[in-house]
Amino acid sequence: MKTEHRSGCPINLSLEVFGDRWSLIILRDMIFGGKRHFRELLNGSIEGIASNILADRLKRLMELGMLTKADDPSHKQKAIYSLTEMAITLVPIMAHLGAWGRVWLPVSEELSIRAELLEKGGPPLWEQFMDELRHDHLGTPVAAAGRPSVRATLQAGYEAVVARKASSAGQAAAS
Amino acid sequence: MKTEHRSGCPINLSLEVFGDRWSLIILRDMIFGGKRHFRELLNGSIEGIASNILADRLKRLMELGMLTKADDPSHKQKAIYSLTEMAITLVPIMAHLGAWGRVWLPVSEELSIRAELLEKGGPPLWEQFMDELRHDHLGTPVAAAGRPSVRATLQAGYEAVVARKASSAGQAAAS
DNA sequence: GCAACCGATTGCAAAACGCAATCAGTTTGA
DNA sequence: TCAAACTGATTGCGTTTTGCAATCGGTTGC
Repeated sequence: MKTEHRSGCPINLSLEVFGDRWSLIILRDMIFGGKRHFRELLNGSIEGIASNILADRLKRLMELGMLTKADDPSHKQKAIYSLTEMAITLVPIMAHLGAWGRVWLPVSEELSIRAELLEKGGPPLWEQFMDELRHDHLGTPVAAAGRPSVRATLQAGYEAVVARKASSAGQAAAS
Repeated sequence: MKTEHRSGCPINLSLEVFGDRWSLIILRDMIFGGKRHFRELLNGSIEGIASNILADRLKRLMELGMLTKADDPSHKQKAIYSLTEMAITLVPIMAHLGAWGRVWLPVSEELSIRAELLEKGGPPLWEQFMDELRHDHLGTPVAAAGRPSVRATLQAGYEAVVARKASSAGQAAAS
């Protein structure tokens, strides 16, 4: 574990945790994509991470206290990666980052719909989502009280965009 | 200019902008430290950036639209770097990043007092600070209406911590 | 049994990084 | 006037990180 820091500045220390090209991508896929296994992360992310980089980052994120690893009871070889509270509290930062990117960068519609919904939901939605993550990753009991899960809402929004795009593409092809 | 992106995901695109060890540090020093010149950034940051890396990142941040460069009228050789609106709107992200780091990482008191004040001030303080930055970097007229500047508040907070630390260190030495 | 899948590991080339020295032009101060 | 200090960089060079492809031993489903 690296214990030497460039400085005690909070922003610098945060950068030392996820100031690289892949760590936050992995956390994004775990948080918003529900990925828990090595292969899911390897094949599931659009950006195409290499397996050695993924293994290195998972190890590093565990050393930093952002992830934990456990055996999957259903498969002797499978490992389940879980978010810690430290990682779950990144949700507001992810939301802001997504909102900023939507304004200033050439985002694609399909991939930014989740960021848009997260932005519109605001802090109350983030809190509910973090509770759902705590339930899934930490085993915390959650009082979701009949509300539709944020995960389902985000997923439905994504599928709506994809369906609309497919529809308009079909129209374009038919004309 | 790099025009090839790994994906159109807002978080990924944001990472492509400042997902490295130095870009955000430079922006931090410009935003919170008021650094505008090459040498200020080179010698002023605690982390100690190398001059070739600094030159490369300044160039890159300009290409990305985060910074602009202008001649300093007072010195034929001096260049003044300015934040664009794109960079100024990073303030809320910086605030969240600092707040997260204060909770989870081994921050030092002197260097995190600004993050703490920013966190306590909340979005209204961030907005005022962004207005001050717009005034300084974009020439926008600002209606600060007698309020003390956020920059002054942050600076005063920092000096108070340093003074208190020096005092207790003196007491320790005298005992 | 055997193909597909599991979480990695290894080898290797390319790119990025970090450091120190250096550059030419500008300003400062004695 | 003239040297020293300072301006924003640039170059060379060795180390580290990255990205890609192939591979590993073990497990599971059929």
